[in-house]
Amino acid sequence: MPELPEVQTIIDELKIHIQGRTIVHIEEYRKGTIQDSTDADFLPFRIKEVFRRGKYIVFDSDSEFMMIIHLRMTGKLIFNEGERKLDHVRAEVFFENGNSMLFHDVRTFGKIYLINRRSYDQFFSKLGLEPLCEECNPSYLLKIFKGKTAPVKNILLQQELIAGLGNIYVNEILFRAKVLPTIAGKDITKEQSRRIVESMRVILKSAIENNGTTISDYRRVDNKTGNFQNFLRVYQKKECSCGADIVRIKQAGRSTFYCPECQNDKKK
DNA sequence: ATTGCTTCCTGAGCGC
DNA sequence: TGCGCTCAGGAAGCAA
Repeated sequence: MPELPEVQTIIDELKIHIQGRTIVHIEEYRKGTIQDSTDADFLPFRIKEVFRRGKYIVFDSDSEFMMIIHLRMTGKLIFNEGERKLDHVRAEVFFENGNSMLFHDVRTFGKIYLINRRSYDQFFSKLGLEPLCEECNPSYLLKIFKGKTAPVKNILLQQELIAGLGNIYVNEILFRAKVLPTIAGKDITKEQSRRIVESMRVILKSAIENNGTTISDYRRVDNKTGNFQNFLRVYQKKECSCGADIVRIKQAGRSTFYCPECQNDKKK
């Protein structure tokens, strides 16, 4: 499941393949994969730049159009298919040099959006701060936690507040910050929110350096795996390094893992 | 306004 | 071998 570090890794590798390429045709193999809100033919589409916003991959062109991809749970981008034809290819983007990029997605939640540049701001209007930006600091967190009865974990997962965190990294961030995921937002202290920000930055940067976390579905471009799974401390773990059993619960429909010893301020 | 549940989807893993 | 069940979860939509 690609979160910010995985999407960033994919973008860095994408650049090698699409630098200077022009899209001449897009084929949709599964209805609903492509959401086209443009009012004209956007082809040919010369790719000028690729960048990340939250978990979205944005392809900018030198025309009035943009292409945006969200991989959701199981989306992958593949340039070299290899010998055997793949199942679950939902769309294919063809370039002027005869090459193509496959959009592969088993669970079909992923989408390719085609938009006019003038609706860019509107497209991302509900997206929160980038977690690695200057403004995403302890006082911003205190502001979004204020008055909330929802648990801190659920708040950190809300893309309209902070854009890019998913289940794996929120679990890991709260472990490193020594904060219980079940604490209500309103009860998070200044000190705890300082630790959450520090952990968020350290963990995301380290995960990017390690090309993301490959647990089950996430793959880099061309199916390569990431390495950050080797550094996970609580996600899908049974025992903490302190010796305590990791507790597993469900929050907002997703698995939460935490260490009841290390993440409990009141103990010790 | 906030919160929490349901939905979309399919393959993997498990018990029998 | 195969059936039925549960689980994985990002984000939209909806109900309370």
